[in-house]
Amino acid sequence: MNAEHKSKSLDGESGDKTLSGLTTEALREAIIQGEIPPGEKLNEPQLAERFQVSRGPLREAIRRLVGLKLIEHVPHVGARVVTLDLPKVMELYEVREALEGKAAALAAQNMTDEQITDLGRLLDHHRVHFEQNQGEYLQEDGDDDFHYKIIQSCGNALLSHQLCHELYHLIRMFRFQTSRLKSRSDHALKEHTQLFYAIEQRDSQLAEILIRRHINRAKESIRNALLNNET
Amino acid sequence: MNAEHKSKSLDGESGDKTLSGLTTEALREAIIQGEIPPGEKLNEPQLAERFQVSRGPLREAIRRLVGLKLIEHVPHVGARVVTLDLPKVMELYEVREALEGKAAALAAQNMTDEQITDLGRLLDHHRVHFEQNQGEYLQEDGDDDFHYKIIQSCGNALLSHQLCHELYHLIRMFRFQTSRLKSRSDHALKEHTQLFYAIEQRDSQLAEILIRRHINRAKESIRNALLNNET
DNA sequence: GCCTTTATTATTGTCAACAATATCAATTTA
DNA sequence: TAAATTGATATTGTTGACAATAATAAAGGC
Repeated sequence: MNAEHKSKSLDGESGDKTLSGLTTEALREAIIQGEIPPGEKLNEPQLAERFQVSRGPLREAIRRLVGLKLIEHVPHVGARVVTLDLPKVMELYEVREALEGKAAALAAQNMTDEQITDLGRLLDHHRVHFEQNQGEYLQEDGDDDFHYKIIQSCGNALLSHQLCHELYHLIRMFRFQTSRLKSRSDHALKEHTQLFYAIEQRDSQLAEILIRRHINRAKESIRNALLNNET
Repeated sequence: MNAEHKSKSLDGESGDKTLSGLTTEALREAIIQGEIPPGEKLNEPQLAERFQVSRGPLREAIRRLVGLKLIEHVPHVGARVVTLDLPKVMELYEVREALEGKAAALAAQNMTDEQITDLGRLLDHHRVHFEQNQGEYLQEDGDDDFHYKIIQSCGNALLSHQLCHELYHLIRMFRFQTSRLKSRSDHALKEHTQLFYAIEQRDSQLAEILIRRHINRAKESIRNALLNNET
């Protein structure tokens, strides 16, 4: 087991020191960061050797990543890393819109005052970074991601799990392979600020509308960028 | 492998004749139908004997059902069937509301005329049953479930998968253990009819609103029923 | 009698070998 | 020469045994 833990463990399994658990994380990161490219067939003996485990825990890790939709498995044929083409990314953003809409609505109802203050502080931090770095939006992973913080505080564990443990890794994978795309820095900060005010005022309908528009705009921006890059 | 295939395979794995696949289905049904009760600790050697497979495929099946949220797994301790208490069911219905709202909106845009005609036929079938059976709503599983049919036709495969392959089994499990609760027969048929018209008219916003209200009412009805049954 | 510590047992996690299936390469046929 | 068939190889699926950990039972101390 020589794989290194490269990022914060975001999947609630940080206590899992079994080989299967550690292999799951290492394989997940290798996929997200493109070390194992999209579409690639997963060869069990090779991967087991790479991660220095036997095929048992490696198979368990693969099964677990099938559950996260990072891997597709065909009986008797084997497992393959998913490919995130434009149609799939569009689907992903549609699901995200629905779930994050609900999450924001619930967050506006359920977040504690302290959590809201924390969120405001994070937003301030992003604003300072934006101003000091020639308009570059600070896109952070995990605990310091604006969306993530809202989702984690929405008060619906199943919803948080769907977004943060199942879809989030797909989003990370997509971000990694499209890191050259310019993000909507100027708009993102404004929209996050609007959203923050809605949550602060406990206006759950407005919070839902705002975040859904925000994600829809991101979706359209991605669509345009990918279509333009294809021509 | 003596387990019998008791219901239509709803999870797109009907071609999976591996022991792991067959065990997954058998174990899933045993959980949904309460043969293995909520909260129960899963004992690998016993279950392997029960399903007449070795522990390997049984462990794979457990992992796969962890991905469907029917089982919770703790490293080194083991796996346990989830319990669906009131708070969790409420969470489940909130997630369902968000996803089915989006699915209905997409269905109103994307369903073919033929699919809409089929949906209307299913609704007629349910209406006839309602009238001939003293107001009892026909609650069917799988392909003949009204909601399921809309979701399957919404045109977003990821969304369909989330609802039909991940959350649907939890809902089935809940329905099974609460089968004595009276369903909202009279209202359900009316609301389904309203929803059908919205989709037929391609009014995606109305479709979303209607199905979200419908699911929210079901959620409140469940809350009341469970709270009354507790007193 | 209750609490703590130690020992035993059972279960979970892993490994390596064998069985089953798909894929690839070589040969044959049209 | 291309397509079909056959055989060999590699990979996936499964099994049973061993290792590691947790749970349970027994022993000791207050």
